Amino acid sequence: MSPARAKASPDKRRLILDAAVRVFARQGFHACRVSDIADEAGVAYGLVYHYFDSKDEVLDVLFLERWNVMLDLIREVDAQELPVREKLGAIASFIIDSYRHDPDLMKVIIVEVTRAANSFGNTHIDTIREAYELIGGMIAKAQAEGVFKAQIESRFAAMAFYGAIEQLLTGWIFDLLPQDEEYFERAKWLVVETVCGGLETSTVAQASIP
Amino acid sequence: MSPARAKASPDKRRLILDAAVRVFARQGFHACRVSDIADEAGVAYGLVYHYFDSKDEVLDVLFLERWNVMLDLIREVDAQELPVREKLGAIASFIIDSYRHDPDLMKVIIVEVTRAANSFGNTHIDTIREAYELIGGMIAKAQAEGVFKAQIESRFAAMAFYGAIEQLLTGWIFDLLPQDEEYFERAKWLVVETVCGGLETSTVAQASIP
DNA sequence: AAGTGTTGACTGACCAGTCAATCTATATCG
DNA sequence: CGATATAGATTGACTGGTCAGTCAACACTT
Repeated sequence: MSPARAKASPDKRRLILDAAVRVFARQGFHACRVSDIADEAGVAYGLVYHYFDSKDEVLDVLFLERWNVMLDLIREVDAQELPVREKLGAIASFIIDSYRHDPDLMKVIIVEVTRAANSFGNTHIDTIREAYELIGGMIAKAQAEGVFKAQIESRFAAMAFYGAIEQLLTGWIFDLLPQDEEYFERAKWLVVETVCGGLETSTVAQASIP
Repeated sequence: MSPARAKASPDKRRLILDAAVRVFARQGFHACRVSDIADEAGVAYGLVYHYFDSKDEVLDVLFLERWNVMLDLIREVDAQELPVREKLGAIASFIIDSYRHDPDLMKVIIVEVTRAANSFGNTHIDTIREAYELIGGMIAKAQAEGVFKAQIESRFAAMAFYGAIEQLLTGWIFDLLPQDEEYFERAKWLVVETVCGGLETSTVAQASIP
C-alpha cells in the first residue's frame, strides 16, 4: 500500500511513453507541454529528460516502436506463399487491429507523423516509405503473375491501398464512422474487396499464370 | 462589397494569403512565424494583423476558400445525370488538378487541416465531413440503382475513395511518386478504375460478408 | 480633416530544456 | 553487523529564448 516501497522503477520509461501517447492523442504534440506528460505519468518534470533527450525523441520512439512492428509483419507476410488478396488482407487486418487495440497510439502516428510533411513525417520518411515499397512489391509480383492488371503502376496502387486504410482510421479518429467490433471486421473486408476487386484481371479472384 | 476600392496598392490581403501558402508549405504552420509570412509578402509585420485577427485565421481562410470551391464542384457534379464512374472521376480530377495547379496550397490543406485532429481538422470537421457525405451519397445512389454492390457501406466506400486520392497527393508531397503531366492523368484514371472496379456489381458479386 | 492603410518596436506569456540537490539501493569494508 | 561509498533515479525551481499579438505613430487618399 505504501508505494514508497522498493522504488525499483517498474520501468518509469515505459510509464512516460504510455502517458505521452494519451497526452499526444488528447491535446496534440504541439499543443501539449512536457509537464503535461510528466503529470499524466505521475513523475517529476525532470525525469522525462532523464530518459529522453527531448520532447521530439518521445514521439520518435513511439512511432518507431510501432512502425517497426508493422514492417516486421509486412515482411513476414511477404515471405509466405499466399495469394495477394490474403497478403493485403493480413496487412489491413494488422493496421485495423492496431487501431482497435490502441486507438490513441494510432491516432498519434497518423496525425503527428505519417502526414506531417514538415516535421516528423520528414525525418521518418525512409521508414515510412519502406512500408509503401513492400506493399508495392507485393502488388508488382501479383501483376507479374497476371493476377492483377499491369496497367496500374504498382507504386500508385500501393498508395491507394494504404490510403484507403488510413482514411478509415481517420474516419474513426474524427468519429465520423461507427466504431464497434462488427464494423472493424467489415472494414477489413471492405478495403481488400474494393482494392483487389478493382485490380484483379478477371471477375474471379484466382491466381492464373498466362 | 467594396466598390472598386482598388487603392494605390493591389490587394495586400491577397498578397499575404498567397505568401502564407508558400511559408506554410515550406516550414509548416507551427514552425513558421508570423514575421516569416510578412517578410515573404514584403509587408510589415503589423499589416498581417490589420487584415486578419490571428495567425490561425490566415489558415482558416486559406482552407475554407479552397474547400468550398471543392464542395461547390461536388454538389454541381452530384446534381447532374451522370454515371457514378464519371461523377467520381470528376471529383478525382478536380482534386488532382487542384494539386497540379497549386501544390503548396493542397499540401497545406492536407498536412495542416485535413488530418490535424487536434487543431484545424477539429474546428473544420463539419466542413470536411460534408465532402465525405456528398461522395457517400453518390455511392449510395449507385448502390440503390444496382450499379455498385450494396454490401459495402457507402460511408466506408466514400472514405476509401477519398483516402486513396489523398494518399496519392501525399505521395507527391513527400516526393515518393513521380510528378509529371502524364502521371497526374494516369493517377486520375487509376483511382477511379480501382475503386469503381472494386465496387461495381459486374466485377465480383460472389464475395461473402464475414 | 477624416478615414483607411501601413509600419515595426515592444511586451507579456509561455515553455523546452538545465541543473544542483535529494533520495534509494546496493556494494564494500572495518 | 553497522558504517560509509557510489551510482543511478528522482525532484522541481529556474533560465533563456521565442513569438503571437498590441499599439502609437506615420502615410496616403479623398
